[in-house]
Amino acid sequence: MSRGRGRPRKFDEGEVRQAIMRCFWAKGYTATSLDDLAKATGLVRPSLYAAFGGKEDMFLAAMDDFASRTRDYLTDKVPSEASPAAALQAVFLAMLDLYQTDEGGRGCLVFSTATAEAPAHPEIRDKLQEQLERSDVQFRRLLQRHAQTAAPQSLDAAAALAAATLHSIGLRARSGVPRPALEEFAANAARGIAALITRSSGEQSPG
Amino acid sequence: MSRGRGRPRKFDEGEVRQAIMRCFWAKGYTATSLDDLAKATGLVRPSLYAAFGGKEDMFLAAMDDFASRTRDYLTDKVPSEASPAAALQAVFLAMLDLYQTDEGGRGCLVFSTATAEAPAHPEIRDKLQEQLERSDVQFRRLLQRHAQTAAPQSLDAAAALAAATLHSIGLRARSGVPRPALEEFAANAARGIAALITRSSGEQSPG
DNA sequence: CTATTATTATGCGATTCGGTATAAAAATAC
DNA sequence: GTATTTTTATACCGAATCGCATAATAATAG
Repeated sequence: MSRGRGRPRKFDEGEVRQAIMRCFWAKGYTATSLDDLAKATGLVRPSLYAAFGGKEDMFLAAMDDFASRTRDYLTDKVPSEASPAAALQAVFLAMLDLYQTDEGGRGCLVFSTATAEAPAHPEIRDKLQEQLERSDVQFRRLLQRHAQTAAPQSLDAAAALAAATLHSIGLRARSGVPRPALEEFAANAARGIAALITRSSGEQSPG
Repeated sequence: MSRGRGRPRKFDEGEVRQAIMRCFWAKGYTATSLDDLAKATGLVRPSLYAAFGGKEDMFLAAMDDFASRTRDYLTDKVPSEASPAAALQAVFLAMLDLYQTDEGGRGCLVFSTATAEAPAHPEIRDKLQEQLERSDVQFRRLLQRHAQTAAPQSLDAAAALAAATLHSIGLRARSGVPRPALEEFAANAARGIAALITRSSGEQSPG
C-alpha cells in the first residue's frame, strides 16, 4: 500500500487530532493559539493548516472527536439489565471519569467551551445545538430501554432532567468541585430521575 | 457633596459596568478585547484601566454584576403561595427572559462563559464555584419554602435537579434553541422535580 | 537520472493584544 | 492668581495573533 506520491507525513493523524482536542478542551477556543497547537502536536503551523484547515475547522473537528470519545466512554459501561436508577448512575459516573483529568476538572469540551463561542461563531453554535439534541435523544432511548412503564410525558421529563444533570456535572467538574461532591450530586440526580419513571402512581394530568 | 479634587468623571460608573458586562456576556472573556470594551463604554483604554483595573478584574466584576442582575430578575417573580411546580416554573421562565436577549440567545454569563476560562484562571474558577454553590442553596431554600412535606434527601435531590435544569436552560438558550422548545423543556423539568417532593398526593394543577 | 507531488521548515507581515508612559484638560484648594 | 489632584487623550511598547508565501526536503513516477 503505497502512500501516494509526495513526501510522507511524519505524524499520526489520530494522535494529532487527540492532541488538538486536549488543547481546546483545556483552554477553550479563543484562548488556544495556533502556537499552542503546534507545540502540543509537534507540528509546525503550516503543516497544521495544510492538514486540518484553520483554527475554526480544527475546533469543529475537536468537537466531533470529543463527542466520539464520549460515546466510547459510555460503551459497555451501562449494564443492559439494570434498573433506570442504576443505568443513570452508571452513565453519570462514567462521564465523571471523563470529565475529570489528571490536570484537574475539565468538564465537557462541547458543553463547557464551545458554549462561550456560540454567539460569535454560527458554525460552532450549530454543532453545539446538534450535539445537545443528540444527548437528549440518547437519554430518551436509554430510559425507554430501562424503564418498566412510564407515560411518554414522564419519559420526556426524565430524559430532559438526565441531560440537564449531565450538563451540570460537566459545569461543576470544570469549576473545581471535588469528586465526592460530584458523586453525591450524580447519585441524588439519578435517584430522583429514576423515581419519575418507576413509580406507578403519581400519574400526572397531561398538559 | 463635593466630588473631590480632580477633574470630574465624564461617565456613570453603573452604566459603564453594565456595558462591560454585556460585552463579556456576548463574547466571553478571552474573545472580548479591551478595545471592544472601550468602544462599548465610550471610554478610552487608560480610563478603563484606572477605574476598573485590568481585564480579569473587569470580568470578575462582570460576574458579580450579572449575579446581582439575576437576583433582580427573580425578585417578586416567584409567587410566595405557589405550589412547588408553579414556583419552579416561575423561576425558570423568569430566567429564560434574562437568558434570551434581542440579539439572540445568550444564556448565563457565569455558567456559560466563565466556565471556559476556569482551568486557566483560578480566580474566575473560584468565583464560578462560589456562585454555583449559591444557586444550589437558593433552590434548596425555595423548595423548602414551597414543599408541603418531603424527606430531606428528596429535597436535596430536587434542589440539585433544579439547579441542573437552570444550567441546562442557559446552555440551550446560548446554543440557539428556540423559545418554545426551551419553555417546554422548563415545563417538563419543573413538573418532574415538583413530583419528587409532592409525593403522596398525586394531584397537581394541570399544566 | 529528471519531473512531479506532498510535506516540512523558515520566516514574514499586517494586525491585534493587554498594558502603560506621558501629556493635556478640568476640576478643587489655598 | 498658583498649586494640587484626578481624569482624559494620545501615542507608544513589546509580545502575540492568524495566516500565508516561499523554499527546502523526501518520497514516487517515468
